[in-house]
Amino acid sequence: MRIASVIVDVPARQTDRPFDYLIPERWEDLVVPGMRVAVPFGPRKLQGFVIAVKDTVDVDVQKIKELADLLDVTSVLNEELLSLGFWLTDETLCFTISAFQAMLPTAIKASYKKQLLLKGSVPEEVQLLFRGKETLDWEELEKQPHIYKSVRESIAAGAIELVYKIKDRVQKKKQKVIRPVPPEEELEKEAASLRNGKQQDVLYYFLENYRSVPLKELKDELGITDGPVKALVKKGLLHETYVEIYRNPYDDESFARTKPLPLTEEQQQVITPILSSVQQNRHDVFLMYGVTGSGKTEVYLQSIEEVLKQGKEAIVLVPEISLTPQMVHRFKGRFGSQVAVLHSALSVGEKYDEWRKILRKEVRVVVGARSAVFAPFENLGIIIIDEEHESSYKQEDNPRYHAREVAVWRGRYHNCPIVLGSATPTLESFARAKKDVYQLLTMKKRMNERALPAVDIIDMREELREGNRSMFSRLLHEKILQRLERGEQTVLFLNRRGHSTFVMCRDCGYVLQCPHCDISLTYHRMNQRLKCHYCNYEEPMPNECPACSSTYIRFFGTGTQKVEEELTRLFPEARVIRMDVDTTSRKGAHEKLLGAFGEGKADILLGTQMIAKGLDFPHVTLVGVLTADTMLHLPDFRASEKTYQLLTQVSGRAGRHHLPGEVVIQTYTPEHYSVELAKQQEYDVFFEREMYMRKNGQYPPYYYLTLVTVSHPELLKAVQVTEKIVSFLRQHCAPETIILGPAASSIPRIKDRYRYQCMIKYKREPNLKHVLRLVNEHYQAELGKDLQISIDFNPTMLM
DNA sequence: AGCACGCCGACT
DNA sequence: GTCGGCGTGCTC
Repeated sequence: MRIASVIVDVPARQTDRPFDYLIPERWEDLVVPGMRVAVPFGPRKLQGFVIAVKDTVDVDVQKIKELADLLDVTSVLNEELLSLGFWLTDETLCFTISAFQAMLPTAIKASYKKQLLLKGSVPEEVQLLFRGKETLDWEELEKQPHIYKSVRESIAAGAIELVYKIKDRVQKKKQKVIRPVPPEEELEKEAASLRNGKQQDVLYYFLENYRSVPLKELKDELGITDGPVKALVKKGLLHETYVEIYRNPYDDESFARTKPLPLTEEQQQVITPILSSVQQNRHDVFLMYGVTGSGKTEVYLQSIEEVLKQGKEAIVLVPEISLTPQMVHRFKGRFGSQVAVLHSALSVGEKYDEWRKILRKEVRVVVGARSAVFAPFENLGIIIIDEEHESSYKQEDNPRYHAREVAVWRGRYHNCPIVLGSATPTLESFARAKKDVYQLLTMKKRMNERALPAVDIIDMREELREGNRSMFSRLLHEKILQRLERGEQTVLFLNRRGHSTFVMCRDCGYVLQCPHCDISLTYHRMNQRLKCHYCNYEEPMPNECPACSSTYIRFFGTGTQKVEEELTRLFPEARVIRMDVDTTSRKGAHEKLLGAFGEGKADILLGTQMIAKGLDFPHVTLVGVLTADTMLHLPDFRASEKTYQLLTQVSGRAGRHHLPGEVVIQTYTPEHYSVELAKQQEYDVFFEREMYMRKNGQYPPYYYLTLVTVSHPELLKAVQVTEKIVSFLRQHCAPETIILGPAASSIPRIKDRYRYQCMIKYKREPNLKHVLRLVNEHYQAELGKDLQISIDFNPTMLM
């Protein structure tokens, strides 16, 4: 008797454990760990993952049911990924099923469908519902609630069966192919016996190309419809089958192949230890600290080349790949069709196909965003994380993992190096490098000895004092004019974080807020409505203040739209491209806008965060930062670090080619060290300075943080539970550990649930995970589903 | 998460 | 008496 231990697709505390199923004899040799199966679970049928195959059961054998179906031919989670999944579960306190699903493409996630199957005689009204068919979707029945009862009776009587269908979200893409059936001589005879016509054309085509041909190709080639082909299939002369094909988001042909470039002395010094680590199968973690334009990518490329030479595979993580088509170009250019790309802008189906290429070992390099760190390679030779400091490497919902930590785990498993690259490393990583936990590799020189752009910092308070109320300083205004005259391009960067386009009454100061979340509503010009970013609540923009009936109610905040208006007012002749959530939500919009700018179809590119990275346009000679310090004042201990990173990165966009670049940074706090040091590009000084602040504030990297957020529809309950958790933690943590709270979360209410939090700061707390797991289980049992406890280790957002 | 089971109030 | 409200507990 063989038993499969299965994790079922129910993300809930009570079902977060394996369930045993009997493997029917006919499948005994087929079921392997990591395979998806369909299992009966209570009255339902669900998807599940086999985690082990064994001979004994822990529960009463009477209770054991059989597997209902096998959903894969081979396993989708190999041994490594299974144990990585368990590690993730443990590390982030998520459900095992959530960890498994995070490692796989969404296409593979099951969608469930309930269907009624007609088996016997039923009342006429029910019969009618089936409209002569054998099956009926459950949703159809729900539209007719009055028949519900008699359907239930029919189910009880066995005249109707209730079946649960499990489907993948996306089907494999199939293509119809046609092949000739008889041998060539016979086919020739058949062709000759036909009278002249389309069918004869088809057969002659196959005589010339005696092989399988996609139907589409056949139709295009001969200029026919499928009529004649179908007729020949019917006669038995041709055979039609379906073969699986890949959606191909990138046309590999279009990438001109590149050769390795000669390395500079610095690059050579940096790559040597990486190559020896690759050759000797050592698990080293390298922090490659290289200023913008120092040629990090070429080092990545040549390291990967060595990895491929060793017969191994490589993963490259990039922050948000759709923003850097240039990056895809460089990898596809060097390694051609050996590269799979896992783009966030790809459709679910396209991602699925790229992932299957990896599974089938048809590619050996993956370039992708965060989740690409789970690429199912079995012989990994290196993992590279570009722009290591990017916050998008941390997943913000369960499992709350950081791609860096996963990469290190996999590196240890495969005995291969990890390379973290950045011009502005996180303090955590740089501190680890200084303590020799990571190996520091430094590149200080820009390629071709290009000078850093000249940076001007403008004090906007000064501007205001001197009567300039515009959002453009006089210097920036003047420099934009210059560029327009010279036909050069400008990039304007609006740091929108911390700003929101909220609506306020200018008479009484009333701010419109979401009725379900304690947060201001955001004005959307598109449809003249107010929207909540957290729960999608919407209402029309009022004409008068709900509090004092004044008509002087306006939206505030500097959105990109508002800047665009001012730009067109100040520079009516300038052609402006605006990039923000509104203009880039459509698929491919990013590439289109950037492409247009690159071709010189606009003079000014205006955008938020999303334009800060990876842009490389030769004609950009001016970069303007409209508001450098908006996020400096957010309640976030990383505010200075983020400001420094952002300013450095934005400045790096100017003058990357022959033309010299200039940068204008507008700010209300020019004296702040993160602004000043970004101007001078003094990372080391910034690091020391910021480390000092962190030490004083008892923040990372001196302390670890864990954030526990409790939410409940009743304010009092939320506070009480948080209070209890705090005192429980105080009892079970080391005396040096600091436990803050209960405090209202920075957004105290979302979707009618009150949120309270508790922050744990600690240096060493080996038991913390266990203690928090107890907390979670205890309160879940006590208060049920009204209560939610979310635990975030090393949170990046303190909200 | 679903879904059944079960125990109470408002109706033909 | 019964229909249906949702609190409770289980799913191999």
